[in-house]
Amino acid sequence: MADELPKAYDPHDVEDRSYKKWEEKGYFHASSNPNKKPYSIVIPPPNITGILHMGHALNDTIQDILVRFKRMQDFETEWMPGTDHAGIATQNVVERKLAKEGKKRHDLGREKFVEEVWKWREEYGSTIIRQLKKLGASCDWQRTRFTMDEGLSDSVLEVFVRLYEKGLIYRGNYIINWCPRCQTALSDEESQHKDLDGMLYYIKYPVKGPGARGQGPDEEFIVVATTRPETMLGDVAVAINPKDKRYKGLKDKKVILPILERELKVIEDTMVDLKFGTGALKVTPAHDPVDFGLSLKHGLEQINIMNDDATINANGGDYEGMDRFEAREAILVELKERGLFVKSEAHRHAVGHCYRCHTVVEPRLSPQWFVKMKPLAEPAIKAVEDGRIKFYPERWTKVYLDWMYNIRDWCISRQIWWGHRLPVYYCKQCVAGAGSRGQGPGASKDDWKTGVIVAKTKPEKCPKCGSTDIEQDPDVLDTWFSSWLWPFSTFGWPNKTEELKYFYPTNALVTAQEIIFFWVARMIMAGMEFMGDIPFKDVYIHGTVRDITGTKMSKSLGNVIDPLDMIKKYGTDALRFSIISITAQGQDVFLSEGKFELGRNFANKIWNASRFILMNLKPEDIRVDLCEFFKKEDLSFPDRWILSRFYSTLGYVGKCLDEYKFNEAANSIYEFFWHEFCDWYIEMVKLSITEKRTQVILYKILEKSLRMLHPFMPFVTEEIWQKLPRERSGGDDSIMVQPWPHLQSQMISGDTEAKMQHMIEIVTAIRNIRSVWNIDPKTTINAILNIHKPEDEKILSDVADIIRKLSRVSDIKIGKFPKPKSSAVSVVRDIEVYVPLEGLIDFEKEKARIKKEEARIDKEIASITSRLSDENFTSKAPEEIVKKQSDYKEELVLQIQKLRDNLKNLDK
RNA sequence: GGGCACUUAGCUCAGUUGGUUAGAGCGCAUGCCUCACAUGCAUGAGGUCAGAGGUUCAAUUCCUCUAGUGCCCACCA
Repeated sequence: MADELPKAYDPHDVEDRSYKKWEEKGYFHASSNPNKKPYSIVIPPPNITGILHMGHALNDTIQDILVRFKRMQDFETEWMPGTDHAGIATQNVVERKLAKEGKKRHDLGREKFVEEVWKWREEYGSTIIRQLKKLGASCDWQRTRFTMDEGLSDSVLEVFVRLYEKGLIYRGNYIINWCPRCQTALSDEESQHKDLDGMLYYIKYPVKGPGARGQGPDEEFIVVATTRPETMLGDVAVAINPKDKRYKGLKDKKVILPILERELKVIEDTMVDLKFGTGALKVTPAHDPVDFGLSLKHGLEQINIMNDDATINANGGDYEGMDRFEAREAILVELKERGLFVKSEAHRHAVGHCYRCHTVVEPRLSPQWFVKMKPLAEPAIKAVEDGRIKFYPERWTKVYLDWMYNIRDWCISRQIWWGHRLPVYYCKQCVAGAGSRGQGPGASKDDWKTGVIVAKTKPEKCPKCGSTDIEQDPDVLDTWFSSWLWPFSTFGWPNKTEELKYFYPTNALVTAQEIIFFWVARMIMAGMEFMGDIPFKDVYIHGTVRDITGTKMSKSLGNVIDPLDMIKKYGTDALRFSIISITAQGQDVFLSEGKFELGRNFANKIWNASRFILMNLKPEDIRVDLCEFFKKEDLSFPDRWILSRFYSTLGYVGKCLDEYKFNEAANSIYEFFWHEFCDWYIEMVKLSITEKRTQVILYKILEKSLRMLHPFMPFVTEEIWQKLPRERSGGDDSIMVQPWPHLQSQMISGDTEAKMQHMIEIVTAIRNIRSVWNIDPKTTINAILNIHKPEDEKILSDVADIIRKLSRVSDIKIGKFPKPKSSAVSVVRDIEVYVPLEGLIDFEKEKARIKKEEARIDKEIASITSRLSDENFTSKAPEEIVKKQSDYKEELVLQIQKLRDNLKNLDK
């Protein structure tokens, strides 16, 4: 007898134990092993403020399946984990924590504050990493990286300096997205557009000159339309389209800005839309990107009217100090009082929101640092166009390329304290000497560089003037400016390390679509620029996890299903298997708690089937080589069938995993293991369970199935595998380092599979009769199989006992027999199944049943007949299709004849 | 405004390069505590594959249009 499994399956009992063991044995760690091929993937570094959610559970399960699969295929498998420092998010978290203590970051000062963040990070920043272990993630924890680590920080500085020296980093005064709550600039990607129902306000601006406001009854106005009336405080002009006949002659006049009574120019520009609003555009260069462009073109002043927190500044006259939205209302009131308000109409438009705190973003003129993206994009575009990098599903290729073709410069400076500080230093003396020239794009080309020193470390003195009065730029870099280096900075770049050489380029990147622009595209650009090579070969984009109503799961909506709760309730394997099996490639996932029962039930099934096999296994019988055994032994028909089905499944699973079709892989294993192995094979061989051939096949199929299942359900497979008798001694004692089963194609037989299908249909037919006639399972029945092909007799006689057992028939006759009196009839292909039911049969009921069947077949015959009589079909369709059709028709005709005969003879 | 997906059983979804009788899980009905498993076993009911047109011998599958749903991108103030 082999070891026994406990009767009840308790997932939690096995999880921690196995994980600890794997980790201790060092199975997760990979080194630059020259005798093996590398397979590496890097984790999409989760934000350190984050906790594990279903999106991670899906993402990391997929990666773990890939990694475990490749590891079993004898690759040197590196899965690099880590976290990013999430500048804005983390700073917000720590600021909130300080606020509870009644403190603000400015009370602490920069240095102390950053210390606080580090302290927070020590305490909470690795929560998500610990949670990953609960998922069973087989990451190489020894290499865990953090974007603020010394090595990674060094690569950030290196990259900044290189790009600066190449002329790809510049500082300039441009319109950027400003979050008034976080009080920092954001990149375009960090400003998320959301459609809002707003208003479009029509406002009169008086035209200066005779008849202008206050000058008499015939005062003249120009009406402008705006969604943000408060920005009028920064207006410097009114723009019209030169083709607009309505405003002819207005060009040479001046307009008075109400409230501030500033004189505004009227400018003409073709980019003004004649159809929008009144065709007159108020120009606010410091608070609108379009207007900013106009100001450069027409040489207009740029007036910033807001403070960092989006209150109105001194340029706003009486409105100074007021919040932007209060100011909007107040200005509208004043305009109405003055009779300058015309009307408002509902207007739906997209408004940018901060991706961290969802505050409405304020477009604002501000001096920031940028990366010139076009030159970086070119090689990254090529790498995808020529197929060196492939997206799965393929449609994301287009999304990526469209964005890359239209790429815009990247604002990388952030006005926060947590992050990599810009390696930019200012010589105060040189800056002072340059006066105000350094500011803005209005200055000549390189003026902004005056006094700017870019270096990895703080220079002792200014290389120009020798002054030691040097200050570092207070800004820090966008978090993505470190994340985009992840595939190589984590392997030690800029040092030419052995592991960098061995593992780069990595093989696959698994991530969600939200992050294609933020991260994937930029990593490709960085890889091409700094490594001269792609960072990964395949990009697999999985779907978004949503709740059952289709909304994205988020904490604020309260619709989250916490993966850790599910693990507690159902077990890790159940969570993994469930989420994988319901996620079709690249499709969004709609989750509800009940869906996890699927995986739990499957894990339970695996457990019980294994327990049954172990209870019956004689370890001394199973030590054989399957290939030899297969050749030599006279295996039974079910044995050959289950081997064929196993290897068919194995081949399909391997193919699916190579193509990133995880759900299909999972579902075919489920189907095989449960509905073929358990429901049929195990049931069939209960009769011969003590025989050696059954022992061998049961054991081999179970053991190999466990290996095939391991990437999906690591814990339950490990636990059972540990209890299996060993075929040989020695070697590593864990399923996770066993080889992936070798595909034995010679054991796959379509013919065997078809024959078994036939037998299954016969058993089902008898069961059906039993069920229809409501016959108690304990009541004995007999069956007669009236066969027409002589070869069927041998095949069916060999499995007669099995048919008897599975259909609970006590006596079975196989051969040419007439229909016995009072029997129920079923036709399975060309075989008639008779079940004599003396005294039990209600002839009318049986007739009705047969008639129903007859009608179904009749309909089918009609449709096939019409197809076959169509000359176009017989001449143009492939021969095999035509033959199949006519064979099938013959079979159906035979069936219907038999049914009719039986119908006639029913009472005899 | 541009782009992408989706619409198949009561529900949630699969469906391999067009090819016999379109599948699963859950739910439902009926019968079973059969000595691995009631987190189970058996049997069954349930579908004009969103609608219209086209290509083809053949369309759930390919193309076009329509309707509905969802997502992404976008400087019409």
